[in-house]
Amino acid sequence: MASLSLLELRHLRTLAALDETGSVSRAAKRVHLTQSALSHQIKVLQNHYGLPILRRQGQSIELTEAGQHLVTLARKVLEEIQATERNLAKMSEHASGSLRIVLECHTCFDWLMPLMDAFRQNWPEVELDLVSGFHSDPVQLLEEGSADVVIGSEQIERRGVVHHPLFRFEILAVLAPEHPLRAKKILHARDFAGETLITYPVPEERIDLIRNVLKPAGVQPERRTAELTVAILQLVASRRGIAALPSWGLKNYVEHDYVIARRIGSQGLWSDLYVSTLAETATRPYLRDFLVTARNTCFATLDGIIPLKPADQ
Amino acid sequence: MASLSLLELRHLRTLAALDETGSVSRAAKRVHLTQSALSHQIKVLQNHYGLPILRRQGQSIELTEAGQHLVTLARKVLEEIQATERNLAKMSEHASGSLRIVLECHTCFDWLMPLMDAFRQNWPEVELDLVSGFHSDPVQLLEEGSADVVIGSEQIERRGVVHHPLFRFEILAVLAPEHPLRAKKILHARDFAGETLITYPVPEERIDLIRNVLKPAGVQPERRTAELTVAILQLVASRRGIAALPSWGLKNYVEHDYVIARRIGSQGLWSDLYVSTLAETATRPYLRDFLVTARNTCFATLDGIIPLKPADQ
DNA sequence: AGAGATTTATGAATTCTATTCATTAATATT
DNA sequence: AATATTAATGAATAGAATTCATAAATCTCT
Repeated sequence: MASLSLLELRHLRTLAALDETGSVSRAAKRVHLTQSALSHQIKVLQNHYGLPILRRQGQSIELTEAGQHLVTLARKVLEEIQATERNLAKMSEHASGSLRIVLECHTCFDWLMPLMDAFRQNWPEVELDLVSGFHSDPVQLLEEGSADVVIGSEQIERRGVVHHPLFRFEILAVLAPEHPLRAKKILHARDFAGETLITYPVPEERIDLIRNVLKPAGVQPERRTAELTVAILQLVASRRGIAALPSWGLKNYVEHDYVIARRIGSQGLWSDLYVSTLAETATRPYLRDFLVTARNTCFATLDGIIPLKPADQ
Repeated sequence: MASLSLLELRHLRTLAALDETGSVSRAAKRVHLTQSALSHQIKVLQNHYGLPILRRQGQSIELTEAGQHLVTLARKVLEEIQATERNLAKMSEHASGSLRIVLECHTCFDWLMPLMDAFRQNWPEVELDLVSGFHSDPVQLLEEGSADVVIGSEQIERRGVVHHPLFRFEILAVLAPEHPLRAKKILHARDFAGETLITYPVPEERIDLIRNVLKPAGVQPERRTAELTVAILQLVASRRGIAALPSWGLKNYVEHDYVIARRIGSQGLWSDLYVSTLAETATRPYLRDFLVTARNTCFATLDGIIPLKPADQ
């Protein structure tokens, strides 16, 4: 198979990202390159094929017919590659074992469930489990050997433990549509004074809003807890209080005017999500595959999240 | 589609070449890189997947199971890419026109026929033809506009005309199995003295053996001509004389002991094959596709040929 | 309207990495 | 045994992809 083709997988990866994000700069974040790099890549391809691949449509972009062709190719090819890489992974050592997940982030259930289903299909020989209950020191579970991965927002520095960044997300304040604060575009610490805060049943220091915003400002609202995201939203909608939740989980409820969402602070309140494992576990092929598919499904499903660069890249 | 995969198409192209040639150095020639470059590529892949991709088997190599997986992937992916690149090519301008081929090299019929069939399938809108008859100045046909492509062994420097190297091949002397010269491993100019040389019906200066070997040595054997390769071989087998033909066309006949083949001169007599077109024609997408598939099929079908680096690479 | 924020495009500089070069060890050929 | 091939490897190089700096265009919000 002679070349005379300068096409590389890197191009296909950007094409796919371009299609998924609909913008050069968002696509750039997705593939962990600069917007400029992608712009150059596109230019090279367009020159090579003598055809425009994307058209600038006002602020954003639109793929041309040629671009669509390439995206279709990209999808097919990248999927085939992932499939054979999985096969290769299964041929290597440590191809089986257990993946017992501790979920620190309650809202993550939303995307974790379908992910686990997909993973179970691809790795039937791996023992997949969800470790339930609250744990004051989840990383310790790794060290004890009673769990394999922790999904959470903290990078607890402990030797022998590795943190794999997943994405950055925004935490929004959630109010009933009729709430007096609805007039404000942005909520600040003092706005929470006198309100009831509805949270998951976890200690204060695990709640970003309290730890990073309210506590420093000396604001201490009442608290009320609920186990499930829907329960929290129900309480908010029935005007029992305010909640603070990741933006992605709110989309549907906001669109149906069940609740309204507001930014917290002028820059917004952001948090990073990590997958933490023992260094040893990190080398396991099925763990690497889990990470890849986790990123893929999250970027595909969740709106408004920002890719974080994997440590090993 | 996140990365975490360092695999690139370049690797897949190498893998395919490795499988087809069964040796690192031959594969390197095929993809126009050094043996060292491929060795490094392989090393990187092996480290990345933690699996051996090929095993050194004495002098040559053998693909491992992992290697086979990757080769299968490579085949599929590279084919899909070529398909969509063809689609893109058809969307560009100049996607149709004519491809009238002048064949200077008679033996090339062998591989040109199946190639033309394949091409006709892929480019039904291109008028494909074979320009028959002998032409003293084939390149002139290009300039006159009565042909589009010349397949031959000479790089005639003429402005506006481009030569696309295909491959280098060896010309072997062909003898009847009982011929007295059979004892010699290598034939030299003087060995041809007193023999009858059986050739295609073309002028002396078009016959490499005469021009490059016999004439310089002052040897002038008798000549007898035949139109078809089989006819020439038939004459040789029935001891009417000696012929000089490209090695690839001889394989079957030699294996069945119909004739025997001998190297000419200690280094062998080699010739390069070019596809010549007008510079303008060279940019046509269907011409580029023709070149790519020509190289592919030749390398896949013909034994003992050496890849030549395309001018535009 | 105008200021500010965000988007893509582009040329130049830089960094990175794939390839070549030079060499060795191993295997095959004569 | 001598010679020619083949693959592997570390260091040097060349080349190309990416970043940086910037401009032009578009959108948003007072």
